[in-house]
This record gives sequence, C-alpha cells and structure tokens, in this order.
Amino acid sequence: MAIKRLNLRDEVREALLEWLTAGRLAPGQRLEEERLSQALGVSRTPLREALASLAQEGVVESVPRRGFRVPGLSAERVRDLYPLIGSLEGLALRLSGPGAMTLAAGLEELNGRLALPHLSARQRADADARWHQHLVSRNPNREVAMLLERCRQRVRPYAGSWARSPAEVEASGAEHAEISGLVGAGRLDEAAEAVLRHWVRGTRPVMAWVDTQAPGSAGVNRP
Amino acid sequence: MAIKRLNLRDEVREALLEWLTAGRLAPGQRLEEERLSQALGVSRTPLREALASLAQEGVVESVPRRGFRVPGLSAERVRDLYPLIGSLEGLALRLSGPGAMTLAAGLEELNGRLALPHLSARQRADADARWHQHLVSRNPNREVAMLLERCRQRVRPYAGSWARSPAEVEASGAEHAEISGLVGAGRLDEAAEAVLRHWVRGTRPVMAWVDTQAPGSAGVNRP
DNA sequence: CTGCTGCATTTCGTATACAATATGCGCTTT
DNA sequence: AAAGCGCATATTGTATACGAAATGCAGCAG
Repeated sequence: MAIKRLNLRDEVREALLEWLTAGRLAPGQRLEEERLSQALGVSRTPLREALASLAQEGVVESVPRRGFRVPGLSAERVRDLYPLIGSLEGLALRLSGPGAMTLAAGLEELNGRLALPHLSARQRADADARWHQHLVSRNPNREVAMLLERCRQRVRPYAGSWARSPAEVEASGAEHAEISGLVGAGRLDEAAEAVLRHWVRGTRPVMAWVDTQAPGSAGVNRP
Repeated sequence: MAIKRLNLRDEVREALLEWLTAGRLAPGQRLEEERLSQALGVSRTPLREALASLAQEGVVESVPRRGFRVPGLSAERVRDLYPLIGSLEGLALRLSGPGAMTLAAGLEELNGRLALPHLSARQRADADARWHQHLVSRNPNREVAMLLERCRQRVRPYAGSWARSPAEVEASGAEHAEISGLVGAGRLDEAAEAVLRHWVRGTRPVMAWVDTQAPGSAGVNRP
C-alpha cells in the first residue's frame, strides 16, 4: 500500500471510529465538540469536518443546534442494515469469481474457532467478523468493499448480542458451514442467497436483544 | 413532512448536489473554495464541512493539499457501481413484499415513454431514472433507499451515454419489460436477478462510452 | 530553443474569535 | 405546591485570520 498522507480531518475520523469500536463512545452519547477536540488534541474545525463526514455516513447523528451524538440502539436500524449487509456480502461473493472456491478451507477453519467453548461473547463476535471478512476477501469491487466496511462499522454496537446464546451460536455456525460448503462447490449464487438468509435470520435475536436493552421502544434518546 | 431546520452545511450540500446534477460542476473540475463560497454566499467553513461529507460519500474527491474536485469519468467506477446499484435495486424490490405487484402497471407505462422516438438522450435518461425510481418506490428499507439515491447521484454523469444508441435503448426497454412482467407475476426473486443482470449488462456500453470520452484510460485527471 | 531554478501568487489547512440558540435553574405567581 | 416565565450559562454554528504548501511564471543557463 502506498504511503498516504492523510489530512487532519481524516486522521480524526479514524480516531473517532476507533473510539467507537472500542466502546469508548457509547450509543446515545452526546459528542461535545470542545471536550472531544481537547481529548484529541486538535481544534474544533477538523473535528467538525470529521463529524460531518461521519454523520453523512450514519455513524453519528447531527441534530441542528444540538450538535452530534452517537446514535442510540435501534431495532429499526438492525432491521434495515442486516439485510443490506447480507445482500452486499452476497454480491461481493458472486463478484469474487471462481477463485472464491479457495476460500472454503479458510472459512471452515475460522468457523471452527467460532464454536470454541471458552470464548467470551466479544471474542465470539470478533471471530464471526473475521469469518465474514474472509468470505468477501476476494471481492474485486472496491465500492462494495468500502460500503461493507462502513455498514459493518454501524452495526458494531449490536455485535456480540447474539453470541451469548449457545443456540444462536450453533445456528450461526451451521449456516456458516452451509455457506462455505456452497462456496467450496463453486455454487456462488446459492451461497449468496444463503448469506442473505443468514443475515436476515440474524436480525431476530439482535432485535430482541435491543428491545431488552433500550427502555421503551425507540432506543436511547436521552443525553 | 415536518419542517426541518437545516444547518448551513446541509443546505450547501444540497446546493452542490443540485449543481452537480445540473452539470454546472463538470467531472474533473477543481472546486476552489474561495470562489465556491462566494458563489454560494457562505463562508469557507460550512462549505468545507459540506465538501468533507460529499467526499466521504464519493461524490467529490479530496486530494490532500490540492483540495476538492469532481471525480473524472472513470470506467472503473462504472464497473463497480453499476452492479452495486443493480444489487441494491434487487434487494429493494425483494423487500417490497407482495405489494410490489401493483407496480407493474406503472412500470409498463413508464417504459412506454422511454421508447418515444422524439426524445433527446437527456430526456431518455430521465425517463429511465423515473422507471428505476418507481421500481423501488415500495421498498420500506430506508437504509437501502438512501444508499440507492447516493449511488444514483454518483453515476449521474454517465447517464444518457447509452441513450444515444437505438440498439441500446431497445435492449434496455426489453429488459424493463421482462422485469415488470416478473414483478407483476409476483416473482420478485427472479425480478431481482433480472434487475442485476440489467445493470451488469448496462455496464458495457457505458464503459465503452467513457473510453471514447476520456483520453487515455484512467479518466479525466487534469485540472 | 529547451529545460531548470527561484520567486511570487494563489489556495489550502488549521486555529481562533464571535454571534446565535438551546438548556437548566431559580424565581415568581396562581 | 405546582407550573410558567426569564435569565445565566454552555454549546453550537459561522466567520475570519494566519501560516504552510503547491502551482505557475519568469528568467537564466545549456
């Protein structure tokens, strides 16, 4: 990869994304510009530019005159984003061409790790993420790849919610096995369909979990 | 629709998008902040925030130390975005549910207009856009809808390139007819597949056209 | 005539300053 | 005592200023 000189705006963007994935910025949290800019060691201008781009992407929300905030947990977002990710992963798989068949071995190995008994929910979610990452690793379409990464970022707060239920873990593992079987056989169209079904089915436990987390039904709305 | 007070950043965003679709900002054009901010009647700060968000989206490019510019025509972008749009439209269609069957009548009528002999390439492209818009008009997934709109925005400069060739217009019309037939029969999965094929096939004439427009092969790269 | 170097100009990137508005608390009034 | 009003404060939204880097041109050398 060529050395890329980032401008400050993009560096701040990356830092904020890291803080978000690390859980340092929690869903529903208000992002006070002065405090954040001091914590990052930059002025408000590049911070606001970064926040504006993240808001366009949906990673943060912008309420006029009330600033930026991390979106609260929302069942609707899961309902909308999970099928979208499933469709994009399916497309990425179909675009991978015959070379995708070589993915099967790695997929099976990663899927094996997913079922290890001693993992925490977080570790299981990470293992799942790696499995899906490997699934699309031969996709040549950069637009699809970037979109996938961004969508994944947005559903990160919901990852691991299903991983606490052994039944869900098992169901997920079985679907992974089915998919990697189809991939290994070169039946990418069917594999893509299975991927979509996998994500659509995964919607349910996560939405149920969101309802238990968020008081009321619309997610965390308070400062 | 509720009254929504936009901040200046979002208003500038909308204005720039309008200028782009109107062709007032041409592919490859450099976006000089001082001039642009004066033309828009705002200061550079909200303009830069708007440009940062548009850059994240891919509507404009940001080259560090050289500012923002409208991306030049690029065959690679068409190759990547067209299948993506096809997949998203297919997903939107499948998510529309049984109510999608009622779309067929409108689709056929719009498709008829596409073939009218006296249209300009621009008008034909607009008619095509309306057809595709109607196709996904019953999709309830807001994430998919927004994504589609943004992708469509990005391929707007390429719209109408195929509309100059009667053979392409006819092929497109035939595919539209096939799709609306499947939609009317409630066979949404097959319709979604046909939509994807439609966009993938559409890639070819557009990429060929790009090559005739852009000297060399990498698109317009000069200031 | 061509290519390179140095300077001037332009334009970006960042920081700071100011104005407008929302929020929270205390006071008054019923 | 509860509810409504108004002020103080804090935070956002916008403008401006300044330093740094890149570009273009002119002049000079080969």
